[in-house]
Amino acid sequence: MSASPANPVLQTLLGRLSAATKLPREQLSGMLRPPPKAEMGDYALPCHAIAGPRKQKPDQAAIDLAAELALDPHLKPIVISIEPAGAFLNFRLDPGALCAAVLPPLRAAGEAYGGSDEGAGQTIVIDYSSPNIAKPFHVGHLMSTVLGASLARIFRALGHPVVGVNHLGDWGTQCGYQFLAWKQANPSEREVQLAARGIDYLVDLYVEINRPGKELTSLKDRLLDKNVALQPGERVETEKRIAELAPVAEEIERKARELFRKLEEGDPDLRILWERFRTKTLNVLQLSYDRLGVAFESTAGEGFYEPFLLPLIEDLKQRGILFESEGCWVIPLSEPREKKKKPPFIVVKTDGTTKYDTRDLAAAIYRKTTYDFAQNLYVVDVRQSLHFQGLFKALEKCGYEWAKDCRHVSYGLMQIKEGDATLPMTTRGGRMIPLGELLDRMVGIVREIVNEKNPALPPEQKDRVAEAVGVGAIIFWIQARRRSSNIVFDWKEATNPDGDTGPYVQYTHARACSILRKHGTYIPDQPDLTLLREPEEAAVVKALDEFPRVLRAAAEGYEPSLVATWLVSASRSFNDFYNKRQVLKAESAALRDARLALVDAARLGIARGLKLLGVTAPEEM
RNA sequence: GUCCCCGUAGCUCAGUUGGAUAGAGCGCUGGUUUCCUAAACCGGAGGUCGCAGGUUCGAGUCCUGCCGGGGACGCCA
Repeated sequence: MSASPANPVLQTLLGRLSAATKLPREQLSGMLRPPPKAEMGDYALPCHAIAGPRKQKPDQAAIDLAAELALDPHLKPIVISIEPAGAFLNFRLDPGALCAAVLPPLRAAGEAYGGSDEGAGQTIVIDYSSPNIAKPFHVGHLMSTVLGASLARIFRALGHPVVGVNHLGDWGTQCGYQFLAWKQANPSEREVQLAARGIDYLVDLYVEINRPGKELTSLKDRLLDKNVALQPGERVETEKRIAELAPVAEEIERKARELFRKLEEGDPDLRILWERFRTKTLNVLQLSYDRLGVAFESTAGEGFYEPFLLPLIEDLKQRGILFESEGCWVIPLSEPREKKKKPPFIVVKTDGTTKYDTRDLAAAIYRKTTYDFAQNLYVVDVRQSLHFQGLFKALEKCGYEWAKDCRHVSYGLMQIKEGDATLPMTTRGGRMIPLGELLDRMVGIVREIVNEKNPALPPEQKDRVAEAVGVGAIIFWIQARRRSSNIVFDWKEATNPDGDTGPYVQYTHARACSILRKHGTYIPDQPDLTLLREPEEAAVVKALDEFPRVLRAAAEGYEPSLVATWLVSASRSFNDFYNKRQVLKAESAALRDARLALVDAARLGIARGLKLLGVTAPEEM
């Protein structure tokens, strides 16, 4: 998977280096890198590893190797200079040769640039987005949705069959609460409300039924929190309120659990109600998915696996994998001699119902048997890393050798900056911002920028641009840093048109498109690319040439941010070129044609990168 | 208490399997438009890479310890 593709010029260079040093091409390919400063050359080879076998000091090895390579006739047409610099050997490639080697295949590949079929036959299952049923789709689900969708596109670009699964949280005790609230509502009133307000009504019901429980927890927390100094009277009041609430909350919980148990047992009325809520939710979610450009191959949620649970539990019991512990049926995860005790994997709770652990176990097995995946990925935030460790360990204990192919692709938490405050987006406390609200607000801000920057654009096109840039800004922002870091979403920064942002890259793309549009007529298929000799031209070509390697690294590390980082640096190279060199008014028609080909390639490469991240690339903005 | 992640410029972050004098953007500041979109480009100021040891020709990168921030830790999902 790590065979890094290289252009013909680089291939030749690597081949000759391999012949001269007797080192394998792959090793040299890993060693060859851009020097710290562009003035030093295009590529640098550290000679420490080469010096050893030659029984030389690295500095001397660099000098000798330079002299040796200078005589190589194969290198003459493609290399301008080979200079030893201390322990390093710096190569300057012929810019024309480089451009002529890189641009034609890139333009021929077009939309498929950087891709391959190396993943053919290796199916990747990606579990992502996975919101809960009858709850609003909020910002917390955005990270998983955006990252998962990008990974799906990246793996597809490399030829992997991909199954994107939206593992809906549509099963569990929460369903019981939902049913209870519904049953307690006025029968005619609730139908009217559901028809009129849809999912919003379900959310209200859920919040209402949970109110006593929520209040109880927060009061208890307050009593226990050493940081909160309570007045003596306040303490008594709080305890009194807790005494009032406790029985109410317990009664609600008891009933809710009972209803969920009935659902699991197959109660037909509850199944119908469940299906109604589920469909209602999916329809609303689809609006958000459409805006984000996300589509799933499967929406098999937790409820989907219900029929598999009992047989699975029976099977595990028979095979002696399940043990009784504190009234639950569990898969123990600690080794007998281990001192540090890991919590077990709970398959059946004391009340006889299953947990999400049980459903995850069944889902993993289902995915293996149905899709025969090479990799099974879970794009879920970092707080669940222990859960997934447990899940994978449990699969191992069940004897599935493919447990090693399962991976938790975790990411940090997201917070939102509002003025001077930074709001956490945990379920408790922080207000959850509905996704639609976030997107609308961004689009609104961008719409004003469009008005200011490009007032001549027709109104309906302004709307399209605002949608593409506003939504794109959020999607790009999320993916512009490594997964592991906690993200602080800053409205001002994300919409700032200056900076390392989605709008910056989109603007670069629009500029490239603009040149081609102004040129109008066709771009010659085979311009003389050896005319491209300026450093700014070579810089753009080198950036474009890196893309295939970036794509592979992004797939291997499950790290779409590599694509985002690449986009920014490629855009910077292009903008530098744009500012310094004229295309349409180039010194000669032949040079103009060559530069047009360069612009065309840059346009394709940038659009390709943006598309992989789920960001649309408007041709005008 | 145990385990996981993070700590790089005032802020947000890059930094390739260890390689040359640690890089961007924002913000601050100076400049570039008779020229293809100035949502751009070029320059300046700004650093004890959390701290201390260790490994080696070489450490922001690997190891150990400590400090600081975040997260998780059996019947919620």
